[in-house]
Amino acid sequence: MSISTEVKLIKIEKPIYFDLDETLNCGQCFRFKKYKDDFYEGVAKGAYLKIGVSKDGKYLLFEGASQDEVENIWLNYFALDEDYSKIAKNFCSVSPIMESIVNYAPGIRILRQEPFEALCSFIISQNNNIPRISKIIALLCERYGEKCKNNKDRYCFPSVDTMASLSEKELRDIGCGFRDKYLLDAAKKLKSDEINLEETKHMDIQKARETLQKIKGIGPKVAECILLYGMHRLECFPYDVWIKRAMNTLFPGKNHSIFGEYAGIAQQYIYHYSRNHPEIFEVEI
DNA sequence: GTCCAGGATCGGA
DNA sequence: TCCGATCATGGA
Repeated sequence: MSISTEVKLIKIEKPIYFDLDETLNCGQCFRFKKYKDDFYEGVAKGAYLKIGVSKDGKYLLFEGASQDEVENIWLNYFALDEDYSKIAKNFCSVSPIMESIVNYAPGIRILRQEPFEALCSFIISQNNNIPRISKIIALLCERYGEKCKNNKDRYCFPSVDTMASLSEKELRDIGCGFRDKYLLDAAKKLKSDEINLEETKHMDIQKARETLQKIKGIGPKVAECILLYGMHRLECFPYDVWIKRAMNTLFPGKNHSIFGEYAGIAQQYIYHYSRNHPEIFEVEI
């Protein structure tokens, strides 16, 4: 009698406006890594997942996930329930430049990440680079996260209570530098319910921004990232150095209001395009 | 050795 | 209110 090694795959029809590489490598998340055979692996909401695309490009393949997890976690996480075709086309009508920006990576989607993980991730992101942000978060999870329910070799992002119990030294030891105090301040304010992320998620947007900025280490840009990536407030438009340069260069005299209620999605197209076309910012002499 | 990284904070003008 | 120095850390 042999043990079955058959891998269970769940297939879902892949929308046209969705691409794994573009979505997972556009700077919005830090925990999905390329796995062998062109699959990505990652963890969210307590569950581990390997995800890839069929060779004909027609199907998304969910490996290591139950039907229940796909329906209740992953379709939501990858925002596969949203219709991006209309949104993307509207952006294309803004200007020819915007059309080429969207067409460079039309498969980007804004993920629905967990609020606390997004909050910590973007506190860690300040004055930092993406490979190092990813490394710090990976160590946080390995050392202080619970094991995934469906994979005992992978770890969830730490809970608020666990984060609040850590010492500055423990956080320094995983490389988070001066941000240790910021993470502890955040965990403390959430644990005491001085700030409630579920309430913040549904607040008036300006009130939500102000609430998040009560936490040390969260300024305007980080708050905007938390709202966009962790609370799915798609009108939020984080202004980092790349976006500032891109707006000045490509949309002079304009601001993000030209992109309407889904400006945050436009921001992601622009950010990704700018990172991969730095030559557009070279000064002509 | 210097510079930079999906910034925010602090003190002094 | 605004501006510059400073904050850990590692890779280029």
